Amino acid sequence: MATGRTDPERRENIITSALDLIAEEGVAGTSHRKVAARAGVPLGSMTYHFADMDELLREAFIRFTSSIVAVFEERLGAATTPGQAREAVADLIHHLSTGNQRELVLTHELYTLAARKPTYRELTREWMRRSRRALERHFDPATARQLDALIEGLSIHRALDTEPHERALTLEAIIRITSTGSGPGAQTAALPDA
Amino acid sequence: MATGRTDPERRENIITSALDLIAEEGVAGTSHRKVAARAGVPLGSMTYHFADMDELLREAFIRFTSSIVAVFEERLGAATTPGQAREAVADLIHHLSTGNQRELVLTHELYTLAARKPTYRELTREWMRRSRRALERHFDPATARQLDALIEGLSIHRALDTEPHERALTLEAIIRITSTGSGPGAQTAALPDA
DNA sequence: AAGCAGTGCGTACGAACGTACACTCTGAGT
DNA sequence: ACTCAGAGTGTACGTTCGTACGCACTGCTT
Repeated sequence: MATGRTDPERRENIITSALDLIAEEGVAGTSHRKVAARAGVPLGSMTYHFADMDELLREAFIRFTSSIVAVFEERLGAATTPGQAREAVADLIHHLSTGNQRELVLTHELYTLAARKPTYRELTREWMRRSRRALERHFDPATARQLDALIEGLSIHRALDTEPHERALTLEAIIRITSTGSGPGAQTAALPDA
Repeated sequence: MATGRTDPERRENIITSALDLIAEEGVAGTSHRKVAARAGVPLGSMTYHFADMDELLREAFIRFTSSIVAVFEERLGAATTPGQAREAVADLIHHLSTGNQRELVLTHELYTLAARKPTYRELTREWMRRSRRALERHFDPATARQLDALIEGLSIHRALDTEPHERALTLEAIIRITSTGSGPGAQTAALPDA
């Protein structure tokens, strides 16, 4: 047992390159050969470091979700009042749906995998769980759940829109969903015509 | 100019088979050969009826979005009061996120394509536009926009959850997002600590 | 100095793909 | 009866892919 030629960063480099490639060309356009070329490693390295393509993809998406959750927790952790928390959520939505949209693209790629393969579905659930936990620092569980879904929908739709909505509208939606009204269920009964 | 062998349903059959295959194996797992086999047509038929793979996919997704919008419009069209409209929205969300989840899977596949190719992005925008128009029969444009995003997020998250939330929670979220409060923007200014 | 264990790589194989294209066959026109 | 335009198909080509596997090379042990 001995080595020295082993480059401990090589594996990490491959994962980074894989994630970049997925963002650019999608999972469908990602192959061992392309990742290897981008990472500057020989093709043989791929199967040496990763049992198969799936392991590489999994590791790449694990890294991706971790980084997203980290931002999420950091921004929400910095907020100390409900108002600040709402502002932080608006920031997160606009951060996700503006610019190069790398995060959005990768999210869709992951969801597409999750829709079919249990492994990725579990990964996505864990992501959702951690997001909600971060939101529960400021809101009750039911509200956190609804808010998390709203963040998802607003991010996706804003990214797709030709005229992305303004921050004011985002904030308005956040305020509405976090307004608990007269208690859980009470509003339902109070509806005039339901 | 003459024929008789021409089967006018053949093209439609191919599209149907393609959509089924995409739902089962994803765009990545869809090939001319597999679609042909499923539709019971020779491989040569594929390039005869469709210029290339992309045209087939596009047609398949056009059909898909049309069918979704149709359900959307039908259910919302049947509602006559805001309360009924809210109920209809809850139904739509639960319809989408329960059962075989074929619609969800196809939606993700489409979004993934849309994230990278303008053609599909436009298709998705058109879908969004029509959904909002249907919602605007019952809600003001800003609310319709927010509600549309909420539907998206709730459907996705509900489908992913190990314990999908109850209808009551869905309805609660819908009620919150459609409660316009004291006028647009007013709530923002009235926030205690923002 | 010689051996050796094990890391890391080059290459080649078989499968699957999209697509081009030469062809067959039909039935209307004469 | 014969022709022929064009609808529809079978096949083959070139490319790309994942992965298996034999080999080279390194640096420790003796």
